[in-house]
Amino acid sequence: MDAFWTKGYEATSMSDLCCRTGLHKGSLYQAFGDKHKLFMESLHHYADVEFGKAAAVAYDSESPLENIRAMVDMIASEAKSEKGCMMVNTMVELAPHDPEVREALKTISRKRMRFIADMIGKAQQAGEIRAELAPEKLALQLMVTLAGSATLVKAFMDGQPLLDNIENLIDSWV
Amino acid sequence: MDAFWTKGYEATSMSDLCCRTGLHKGSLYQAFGDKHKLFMESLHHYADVEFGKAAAVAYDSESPLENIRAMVDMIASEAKSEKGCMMVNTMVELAPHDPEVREALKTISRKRMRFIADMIGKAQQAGEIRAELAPEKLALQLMVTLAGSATLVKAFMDGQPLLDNIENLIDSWV
DNA sequence: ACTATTCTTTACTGATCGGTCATAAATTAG
DNA sequence: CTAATTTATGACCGATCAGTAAAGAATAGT
Repeated sequence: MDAFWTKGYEATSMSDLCCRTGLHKGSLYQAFGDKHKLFMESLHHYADVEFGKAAAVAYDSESPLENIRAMVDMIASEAKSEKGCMMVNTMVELAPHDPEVREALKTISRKRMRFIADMIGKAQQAGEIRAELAPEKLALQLMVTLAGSATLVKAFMDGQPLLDNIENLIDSWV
Repeated sequence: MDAFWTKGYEATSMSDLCCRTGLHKGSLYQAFGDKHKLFMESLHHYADVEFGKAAAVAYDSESPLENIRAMVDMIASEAKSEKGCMMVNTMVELAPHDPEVREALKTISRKRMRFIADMIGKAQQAGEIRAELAPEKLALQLMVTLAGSATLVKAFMDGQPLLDNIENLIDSWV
């Protein structure tokens, strides 16, 4: 998974995957079928792990808003390395030309967005976020900002201004 | 250029480039040296054209804010196709592993960000954007949002909600 | 202990990759 | 019109690609 995450699909060869996994070529093919299936497996694994980590911190505090902040910090700190976010990387590299990948990304992203919108709704009920803002719109705003941050951090921005920008966004909701 | 834009660097073969350009293999190599140099040339060409188009609409109106909206609409409409934005695509695919590309992207992005910040500053002087917001921060916010939009549009979002989101962002500045 | 079966390893395939180079065509010079 | 020089062409190169299949090692069944 790490190889795909770091280098992307096309740039990762089966030899790379053998080195990373320690397994030999035949074993990989016997276990996964082909490169594409192995990639799909990796993508789903990544999504599950990341969603799990995000959900794990999302109930730490009594305050829904604090939970949102914790979750966003978690995601942002994951994505602030040069590896970025594997979902974002895959959207850019494969989604336009690979229907199976696009469907998977759509499903995963919608799930994550529902989760965020739900948390925002709770924060509104708790009076921590202004109630006149639609949770779905704020969730989209957050997803866009996270995706953009994961992109820009790779090329020309320090992580800190991007993190500040995310904080500012959430602050603007209260 | 179009091939790199659509498919990315690794997924575009020299044969593809021959088909697209009509030129034959040897001619391409004689003219550009190698694939990487040809890509750099394409990237700079893309950046020049896009910046030119953005700058062209940036003085259409008397109102700086209207000019910002026009420019953003222009960028967003370019990037709302499945091709996305070539700069964003390149940041994701190549920037982490290719110092030359990263430097080029950094230079181009900073230039664009200075341009946007400058426009925001003018809009503030004209009283169209709240003056207490730092132009550089707003410019970053906009770049992040544009980059995120160009990513998400490829995988799971219709273009319209993303365009609305961008409009909302600018509205929040006034 | 012996056979049957599963898993592991690696040599191999055809295709395609980026890149080169000798030749052919075209252009220019005299 | 011919010779020299530039430009266009595609056959060709070694390397590497994703993927296969046969041989070898380990495990399980009886």
